[in-house]
Amino acid sequence: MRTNPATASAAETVDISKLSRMSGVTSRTLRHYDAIGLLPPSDTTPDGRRRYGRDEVLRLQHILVLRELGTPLGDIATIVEADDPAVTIATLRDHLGALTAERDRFARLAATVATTIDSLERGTTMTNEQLLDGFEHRKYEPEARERWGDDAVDRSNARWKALGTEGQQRHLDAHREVVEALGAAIRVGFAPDSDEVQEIVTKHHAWLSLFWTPTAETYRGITQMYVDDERFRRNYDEVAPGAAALLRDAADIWASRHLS
Amino acid sequence: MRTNPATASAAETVDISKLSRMSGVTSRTLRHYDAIGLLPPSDTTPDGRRRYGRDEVLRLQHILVLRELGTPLGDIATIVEADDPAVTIATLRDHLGALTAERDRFARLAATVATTIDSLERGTTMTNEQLLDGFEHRKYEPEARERWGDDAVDRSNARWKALGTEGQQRHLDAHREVVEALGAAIRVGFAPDSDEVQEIVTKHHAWLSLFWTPTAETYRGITQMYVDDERFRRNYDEVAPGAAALLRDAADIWASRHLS
DNA sequence: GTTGCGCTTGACGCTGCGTCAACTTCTACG
DNA sequence: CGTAGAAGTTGACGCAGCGTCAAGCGCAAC
Repeated sequence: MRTNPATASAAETVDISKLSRMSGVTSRTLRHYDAIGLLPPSDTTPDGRRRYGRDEVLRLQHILVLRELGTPLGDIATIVEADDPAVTIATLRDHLGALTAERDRFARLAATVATTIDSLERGTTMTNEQLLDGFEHRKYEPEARERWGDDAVDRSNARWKALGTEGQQRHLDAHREVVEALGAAIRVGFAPDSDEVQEIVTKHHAWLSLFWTPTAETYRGITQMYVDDERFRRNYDEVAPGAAALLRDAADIWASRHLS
Repeated sequence: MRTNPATASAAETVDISKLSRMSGVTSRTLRHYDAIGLLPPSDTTPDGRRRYGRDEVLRLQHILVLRELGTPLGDIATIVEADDPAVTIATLRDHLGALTAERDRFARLAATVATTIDSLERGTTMTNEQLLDGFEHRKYEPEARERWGDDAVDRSNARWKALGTEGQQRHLDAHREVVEALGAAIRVGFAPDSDEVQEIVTKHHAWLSLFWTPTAETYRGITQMYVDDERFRRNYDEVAPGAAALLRDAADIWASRHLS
């Protein structure tokens, strides 16, 4: 046909770099697959070079299809060894749960990180007009210094300034998400110790933690202040009456569980 | 202030198991964080036991918030060392790209695996009424034997039988997805070598590979047959005229790129 | 002869800890 | 007061899937 008999065996096999180029995997990967017994070469030349025949190419195709699905190499070995659809099915089913869990996990992480970044970074193109709205900062500095000491206030201030005026605005927006969630929780009637509300507190604490890490004591203190201080309370209760109190109660429980 | 001088250092510090319980991470993890310099204890007792003070608890809170976001420990170290919002933002931005990519990857994998499993496994509750529709199998066995040899046909048959009649039906359904995608590609006017169509071929090949691994030669052969043989062609062209030809042309290109 | 490409076999690195193993120290109990 | 048990300590290996040197060999072109 296209190969003469004398060179047939050579023509029918490919070397590692050819197979690498054909398949798109590195030669290192092919050696690895040899090392773990997943894909031994069909033959080796006298000087030790790997030669892969047609069967090996097919086997590699099969391996790569499964690898594309995220199947661990050990499972792939099971499947291609067994060469049995029932085994394939069972193995894939096991694997699907892990895949969807990972997908959901990364989706949540990406959403959270995006929100966080957004609140920190997007603001650099905005005006500082509305800095007086929402969760203002410098306004309450004197009280804060009394409550939590100069050190904490100074560090918090430094971070705050580093944000730029617009970044600060975005930070306020992120906070608003928490407030909205609190309002929704009130309307639905969730209790402070419900999973839903505790989840909101987790977000509130995480949000706060990116700039200033509260202790159990100071976290309880600041949420209590949200209730006591009219200027803060408005920011919460304007969404739903009792939001500040709900946050305080929930934060108290949350702090016991996570900060003490 | 609130602690007497004599017991201040002891009262203000916690041991590793206490911190472990407080934070929810294992003591091994805390030792690891010490080992890599991420969270050294504030002090060690004369007999070498780790003691963590208030600052370390706060630092751990910060670390865990970031770890929840999936941030690598190295990046976390950068952030908590710098203690600078600008660094936090830049690091998180870098990380977001990786997170969304991972999310998308797992989403695609999960969808593909789900479809695959579905086509293989869900069918065990169905009738075999419609076995004559779609992509039938045994019907073309004589030709297949001629074209690709008895071995391949026997192995393929074995796998096919192992599916059960209903599993077979589901396999046909999975194939229909490919056909629909081909029809859509035709209506939009994609070329055989376009990324979109090549992607469809990738799926078609993967679908085929789970039961029978084609070579470049046989893959070209079978897609050519989809065009030549009226009984096969109908399955493709009923969705959109020219679908079988498009698949053949695209598969030819695909085979050159991936199978030769 | 020598240069250089492409192959070979080790062997370590990476991520984030889990999991022994061997040992010390503190506390409780009889 | 001796001893067992709980809890701490420091190594050190294991894991998944290769990437990445490092050192060396064979073969072909100049």
